[in-house]
Amino acid sequence: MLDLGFIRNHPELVKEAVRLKQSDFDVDQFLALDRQVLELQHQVETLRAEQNQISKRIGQAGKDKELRESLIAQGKQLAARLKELEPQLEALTEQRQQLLYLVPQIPDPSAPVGTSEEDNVPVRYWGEKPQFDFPLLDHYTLMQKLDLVDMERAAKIAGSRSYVLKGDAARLEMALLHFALDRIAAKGFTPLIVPAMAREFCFIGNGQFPRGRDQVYALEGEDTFLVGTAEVSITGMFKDEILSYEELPLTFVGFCPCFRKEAGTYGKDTRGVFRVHQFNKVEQYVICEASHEESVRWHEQLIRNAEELVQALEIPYRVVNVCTGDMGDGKVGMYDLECWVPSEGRYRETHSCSYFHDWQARRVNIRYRDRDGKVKFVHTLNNTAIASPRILIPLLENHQQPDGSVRIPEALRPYLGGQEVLQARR
RNA sequence: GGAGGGGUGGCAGAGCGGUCGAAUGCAGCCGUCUUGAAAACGGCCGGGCGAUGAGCCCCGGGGGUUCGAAUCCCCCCCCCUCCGCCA
Repeated sequence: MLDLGFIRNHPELVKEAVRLKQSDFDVDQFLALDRQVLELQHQVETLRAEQNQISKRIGQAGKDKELRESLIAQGKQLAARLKELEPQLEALTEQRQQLLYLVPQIPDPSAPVGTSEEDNVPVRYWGEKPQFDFPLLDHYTLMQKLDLVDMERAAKIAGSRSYVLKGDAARLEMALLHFALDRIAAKGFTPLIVPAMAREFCFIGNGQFPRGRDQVYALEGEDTFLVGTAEVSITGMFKDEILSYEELPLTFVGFCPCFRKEAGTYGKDTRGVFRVHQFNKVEQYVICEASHEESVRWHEQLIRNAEELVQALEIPYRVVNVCTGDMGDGKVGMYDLECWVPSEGRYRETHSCSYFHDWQARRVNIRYRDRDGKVKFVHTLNNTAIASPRILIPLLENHQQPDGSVRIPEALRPYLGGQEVLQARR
């Protein structure tokens, strides 16, 4: 969400953002509505001022019956008039608010301009792609051979895009999550395990609603929904709070199960566990002071943190600077970390690192008092630490060996009781 | 799920339906005094819209009664205590 005043004063900048983000937001229509609201608001406030005056005088009138009655009569008139106008004002204001939620954030000038992920710009590569002198297997085949997954029975209980992780895969996933949580916590981030179900305001807050509502599972008969990322819950944690600059930055590494409908992806990534309805994720989250430099510093830090994890897992990857058309409404800038998937011969997204300036903070009303005592909206950022089972894909494929086993990277072994390879059970 | 109690400014805690955006205490800020600090004293001290003005709005959220609601009524949410259920 952008500041109303900013939109009024810089409509051209907003229009440019709309174009860059490929949004359909109509700035002129919005401003016209805004003028209507202002006009009506002025009328209503004038009436209320009169009403307040009269009420006050009624209170002061004491035993003067005649005066009282004439004032009460006037008050009644004003009340009647207000009863007409107030609902109108309320409706218009609500309409404006709903539109306000759709205004895109202004992307940073450093973000590549583009319309789809084709236009994302690689900024660096790490690791050497493995050369296989044997027929390489894709992750799903590997998992089947090693008896790590049961898709048929998963479908039986939960339908498509479900999975049962089995045997060493179950242990591996726990190990990965634990590993990621530990490593990021060691950097001073506070570990959190947050609710996977959250109220609507949390989703409005992080920007999931209203636009991505169709991707979210609603719980029947309740005002709660299943989160698609811990980001939603963590954003909601600080709703309506005014923090002190002294407690900033707040850095968290949060875990929770994540749920996504994946509506509109039928037929896409159907093999294996790449795109599933439920997964587990450890997420990095930062709340910092409202400074662009500070945001950018943390953005770089978060992506480096993720890179360290992937490096420790010995998976080749690249980082791409996500283009304006692919980054989503709320973001100022975004990196994706993409891991090398040998069976597909391409890099696939496993991590997503974004900064929002105060776009999210405005939506949930998270503020802080700066050194001068001024109240400002905070800046928020987030990045994946580890999302599983997706990370299993590059992990298993890159480390597969000629005999069909999979080497476990050293960094993970302490979490697996020292185990060095995944092998088919005899 | 059942019974009871409660949600007011950073915290604590008042608040007969009118002069309450709200007493008081603590914390915080500024000043006086002091070599300095503490104490004492004086002042300031919630947030939003708006131009640092006028005015308007906010006492968990939403409705209602009333000329007028923090105060009365209804619904919901959350917290606490007890009971039930339960990993």
